[in-house]
Amino acid sequence: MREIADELGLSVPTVSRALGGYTDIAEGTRKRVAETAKRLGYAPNAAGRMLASGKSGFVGLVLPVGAQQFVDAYLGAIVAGLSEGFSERGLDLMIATVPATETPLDTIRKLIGSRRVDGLILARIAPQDPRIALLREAEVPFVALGRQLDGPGDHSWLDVDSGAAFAEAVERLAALGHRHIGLVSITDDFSFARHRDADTALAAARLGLRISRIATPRADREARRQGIRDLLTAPDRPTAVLGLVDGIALDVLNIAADMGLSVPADLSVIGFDDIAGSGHSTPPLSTFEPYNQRLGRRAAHVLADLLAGTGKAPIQILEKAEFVTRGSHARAPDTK
Amino acid sequence: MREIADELGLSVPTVSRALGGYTDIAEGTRKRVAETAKRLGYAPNAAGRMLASGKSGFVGLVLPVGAQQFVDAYLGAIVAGLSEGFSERGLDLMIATVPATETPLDTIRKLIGSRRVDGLILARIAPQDPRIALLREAEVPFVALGRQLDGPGDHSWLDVDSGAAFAEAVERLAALGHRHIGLVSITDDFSFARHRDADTALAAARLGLRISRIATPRADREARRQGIRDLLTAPDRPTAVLGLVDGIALDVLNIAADMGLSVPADLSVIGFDDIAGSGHSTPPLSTFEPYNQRLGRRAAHVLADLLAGTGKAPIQILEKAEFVTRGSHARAPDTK
DNA sequence: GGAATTATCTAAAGCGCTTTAGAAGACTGA
DNA sequence: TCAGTCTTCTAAAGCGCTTTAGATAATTCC
Repeated sequence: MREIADELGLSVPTVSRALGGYTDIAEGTRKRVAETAKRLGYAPNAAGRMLASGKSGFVGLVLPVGAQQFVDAYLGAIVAGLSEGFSERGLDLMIATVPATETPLDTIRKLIGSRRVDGLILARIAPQDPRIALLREAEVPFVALGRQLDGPGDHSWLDVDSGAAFAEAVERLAALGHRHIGLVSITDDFSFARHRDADTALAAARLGLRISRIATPRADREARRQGIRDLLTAPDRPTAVLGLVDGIALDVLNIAADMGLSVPADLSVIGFDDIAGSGHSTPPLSTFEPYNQRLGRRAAHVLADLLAGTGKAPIQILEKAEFVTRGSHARAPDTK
Repeated sequence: MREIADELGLSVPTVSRALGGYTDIAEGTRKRVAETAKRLGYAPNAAGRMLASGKSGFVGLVLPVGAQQFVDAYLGAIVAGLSEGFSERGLDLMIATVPATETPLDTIRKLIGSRRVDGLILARIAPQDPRIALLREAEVPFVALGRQLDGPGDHSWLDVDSGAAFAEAVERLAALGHRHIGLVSITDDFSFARHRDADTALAAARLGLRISRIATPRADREARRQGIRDLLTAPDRPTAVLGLVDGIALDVLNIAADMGLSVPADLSVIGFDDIAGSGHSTPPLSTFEPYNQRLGRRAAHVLADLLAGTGKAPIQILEKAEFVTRGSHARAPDTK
């Protein structure tokens, strides 16, 4: 910056103000400064700027690394949306990973303690998420992607109402004559799983259907596949199965094929997420599209508003997932 | 930091040196400082530290976002390894995304211009990668994951010798009596694809086998599937198919099943990467395990050495991928 | 025509830390 | 005992930027 100032015979603060777009700089001067900056390939030193302004221009997303977690269609879509939304608002997204020696809480504490980020996005909210408590206490702006179980709270969050989607799936299946529906869930402590479990049960109760729910740890694919096999070999097996996510629904499809069950004639299968592979399975999977990328982009804007000091009241947005009709669900077999 | 100094009646520099582990601080003082720091929940301000020391403590990985790219088993494993390796060396991994309005080169320029990162990891090297040229000129330490096509260059890189793996696959298939092998490749401009193409062709020529290669854009799954269908319906179809990556090999498995071809009796299929799903396909996919996480960890150490000023000569490491024998390959059908 | 106003710039301070140079006190050795 | 030597600390400077207060010159107003 001094280089620019010397070159043009100006003072450093003048250059700073010119680049900052302040009003008390003559238009001509601004132009010359901007031009010189470009010519010299000037990029403001982040540390200097941070130190003086107290802002880093960065927004953090903390990712527990375990390849398992990282490789994930949901997070992929969310990150794409966040990146898009933040760049529209002049912020940069920084994805920090949690080393094996730390907990996510440690990493968040370090990140905000060292002022490396101005705000945070929280993904995969747990029913009682300690990260929310931490950030509220530290008074760091954040936006949660997902709800806690004990009410909306008074922080900003965005979520997809996947419970409603599962209720809709139950209704659709009921309308097609299904009376007994399987639900393949996970035991892990994620809010979304509990919402889907609960709303599925509620809808089934309302319509007088029977639900057979199985749940296994998210990462233990073999246990889950065995559970699905057991579910489908039971004498009174369900005529339709809901997969908590598409990955699970695709497993169901796969296992059904192995067992000689024809989908959708013998068994209906519905998933959730509309991941890349869902349209290409045999048969193509009927599922729900949650528009996660759009959700990420909106979350970015909400956080940007928070950081800009606009929008004081917490923003809480619940979006609807849309049903994607494909070939994996049909009338119940005995009602043909 | 001033707070700590006041609390203990010391000066700020003393506290800094105590926390920095310098030798000219009495052991007792160091202990008291460390303890007070912990008690007050002190985390050094990153900006202050960066400004004074000129080091950010961050290492960057630039990710083009397009959900497509982000969600990827290879990058997942690499990131996990990098994160592990860097945290062992006291560095933090920062993953920056490239907004849709910028090119990766722009993002890299901003990152290094603003001194936000001390060094960079480059993944998915192109045959003539402009990022390498940029970083070499800017004299920013970096480590490439992958080689360029025109020789080893004089920068540090790590790579898996996947060409050798494909040659090995050809040899294994030749030994099983296969004379005609399909290769499903991609048209995209990645070095690894060209290495695999070339070494497959070389091995086949050496052993007198015939190769039928098809290639489609990486992201266009439908075109690829159609290509595979055409390959397998040709009157003189290959008796074995190599998938450039497991995802492609799984597609081959899937399409073969659709067409009523029995794997491995009628058709052998071999992939590369050993992604999570490979062990659970029908039949389980024979493939190569490249140990990408380990590679990422090593790359992190190489870059850490570079940053520490240790290791001056470029480090260039070529690792071997190991064949994983599973159920998708067998003797050629007419040699039973 | 002189005071008040406006437009445009500069000087100085300071953000939180590290580093270099040096001071103070305690110790050593002849 | 006193110069020399450690050991352990502090003072001061400075990293690159932003911000506040103020200076200068040009303009306007009565």
